[in-house]
Amino acid sequence: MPTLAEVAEKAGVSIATVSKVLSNTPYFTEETRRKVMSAVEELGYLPNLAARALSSGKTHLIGVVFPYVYEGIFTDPLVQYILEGIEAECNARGYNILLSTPRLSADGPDENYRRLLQSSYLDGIVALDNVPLSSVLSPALRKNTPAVAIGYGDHPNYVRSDDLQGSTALMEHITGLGHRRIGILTVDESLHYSIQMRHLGLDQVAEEAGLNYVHLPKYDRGDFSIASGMRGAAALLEQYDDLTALVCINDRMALGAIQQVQKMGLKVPDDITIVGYDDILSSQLFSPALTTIDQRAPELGHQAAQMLFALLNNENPDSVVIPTQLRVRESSAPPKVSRQ
Amino acid sequence: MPTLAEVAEKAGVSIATVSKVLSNTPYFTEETRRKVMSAVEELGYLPNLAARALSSGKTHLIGVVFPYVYEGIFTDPLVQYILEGIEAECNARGYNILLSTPRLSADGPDENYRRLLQSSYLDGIVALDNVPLSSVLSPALRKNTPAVAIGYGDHPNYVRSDDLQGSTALMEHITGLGHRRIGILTVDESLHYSIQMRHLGLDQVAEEAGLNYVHLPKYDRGDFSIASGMRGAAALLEQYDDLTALVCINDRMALGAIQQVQKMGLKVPDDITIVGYDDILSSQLFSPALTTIDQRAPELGHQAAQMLFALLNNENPDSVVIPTQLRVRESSAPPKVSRQ
DNA sequence: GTATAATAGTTAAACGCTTAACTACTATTT
DNA sequence: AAATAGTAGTTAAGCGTTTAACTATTATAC
Repeated sequence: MPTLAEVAEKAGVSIATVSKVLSNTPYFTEETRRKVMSAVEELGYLPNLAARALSSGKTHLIGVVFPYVYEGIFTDPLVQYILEGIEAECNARGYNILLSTPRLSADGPDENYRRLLQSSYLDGIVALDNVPLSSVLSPALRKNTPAVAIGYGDHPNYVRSDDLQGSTALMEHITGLGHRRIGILTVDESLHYSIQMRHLGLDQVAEEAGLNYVHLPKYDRGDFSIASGMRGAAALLEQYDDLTALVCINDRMALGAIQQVQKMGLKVPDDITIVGYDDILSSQLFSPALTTIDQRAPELGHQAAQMLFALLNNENPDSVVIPTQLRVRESSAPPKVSRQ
Repeated sequence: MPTLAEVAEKAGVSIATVSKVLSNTPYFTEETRRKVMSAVEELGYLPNLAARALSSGKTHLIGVVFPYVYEGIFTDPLVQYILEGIEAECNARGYNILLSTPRLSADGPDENYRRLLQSSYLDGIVALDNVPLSSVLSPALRKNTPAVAIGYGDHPNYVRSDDLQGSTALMEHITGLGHRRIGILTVDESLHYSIQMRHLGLDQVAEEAGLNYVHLPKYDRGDFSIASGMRGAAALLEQYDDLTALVCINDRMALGAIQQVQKMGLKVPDDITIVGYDDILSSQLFSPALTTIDQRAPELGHQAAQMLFALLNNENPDSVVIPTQLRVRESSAPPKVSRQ
């Protein structure tokens, strides 16, 4: 690979001149610029990024961090859309993405990840930060690497989906339809801040409707999977056969729940209303189409990346909370018999 | 950030000693090793990767390249699963992933990508290489960067899904059920080698069944999307109302086709058989569940990454072709009236 | 006609690491 | 006793950039 030195020799100037011409420093004659550029052209010179990184401290590399807390992280629709949004921004600005998926434990992210952060390899970081277990951003903060959190992690710059507003809208839709015998299918909330927020929304609306959230039938041993949605629906309906609605913490569990209740001979929404959260592709295709919350995940990625570039630009961007959108489809309807 | 020099000073040895102890070079006393390690510990030393890269030429960075040929690349299930497989391998070996999504045009991938390749930033590359338009790997080959292609691109080291075998199995399933009036929903094959292979398989089986593939009703202006599947099914059935089966080049188009024919008052599979290719999540959930081909995409990623690490190890791995699996579900059945 | 400013380019240090080449001492072989 | 091999560590060059500090020339001001 040609180096600056070779270009300089060919152009008959010094190394520094080549470097400066390439970075558009003023005070060079057109003649010199031309000589340099044609030498660059002829040799096909491209800068060695490692050398540039070492010398300038800038790598043009953005770390995109998705903590690996469960299997199949890249099949998580949230992750997909966020990645999509970040990629678009980075590509437009000539930055590359370093994808990191640290394993998390109670004493923090794994060694490989910590090494990466300290390595001076990353100009900035966008991290999904929703796990109370441990933050992937605190090491970055310590090193003063510009970083944006997506989620509820404790970080000055963040982008969040408004889970409280989303779950509130979802639950209001359910209570508004007249449901009072409501089951909740969810996961252990200690795993996820955003799940905690969703629970909070459900709780508040339930209380407003005169229901005691704590005493609502609940299955909270789900793991986001379709299978766990099936298990949860089976468990709940066995114990409480008068439920008229199941509120699920995500779409996959809702789709599992629908399949399960159909298997049990119930019709959705005629016999029972089922709603989810996320608005994944399958939810629109499924029959009945699922009533759910669209959290506009691509926007999360976009805004996070924009915020990061603002930080790199020494600006002072405001954190963002992105509102969600209720998608009412076929899986929700008023209860057959109101038990108001 | 602490450097080798600071560690060396603290440990009372030379920089070289620290470097060598850390890389497990032989010939040091336990005493020296201990002194070095405790200094490293105390200072929290972590190597500067840029410096290491410049000096040694090794970055521990693997480029994962997905050419951006259509919107929503990360929502492509193939991409997701491949990424998942690669990530698992890389993480296990302490390598990081640099995700690159070059824009492709007839005169090759974009400048940003070429710069990346030449930058000495990547120890190796795994690239999705299925686009005849231009190869993302030829620049890598020129620079002698170890690389593995996933797909049919012209590259010595590759991992492929056996599209020929898959499409053959799919078409044999259809003809075996007795279908003869078969419509094809597909995309422009000049865009994708793997699509060409799938067409070839359909062609061969059609001929064996005494059908002339070229004259089979065809809609080839699809773009993989659900919407284009709907359009295609509508167009085809309007012109040929006696079709008993629709073979779709991917699942999303198949799901669109099913929705369209249902909207037209037809039942699947009673009135018409519809099959897809990919086995995405929605295909199992959809009602009727879709008969399709599982190309075992996670395996593609796994094998590709393993092959790359073998190359980095100076081994001489064999290229791999991964067989697919036919998943017979509810959307296919014998034709109502055989027109044999 | 100087002093000052603007223009045009060079020199050389620095970034933090790896590693070949070297020194120095001890143990073993012949 | 000399030669060889093994052990333990150091010195210093080199990787390819960036950039502060410097030199040299030309234009402008007073």
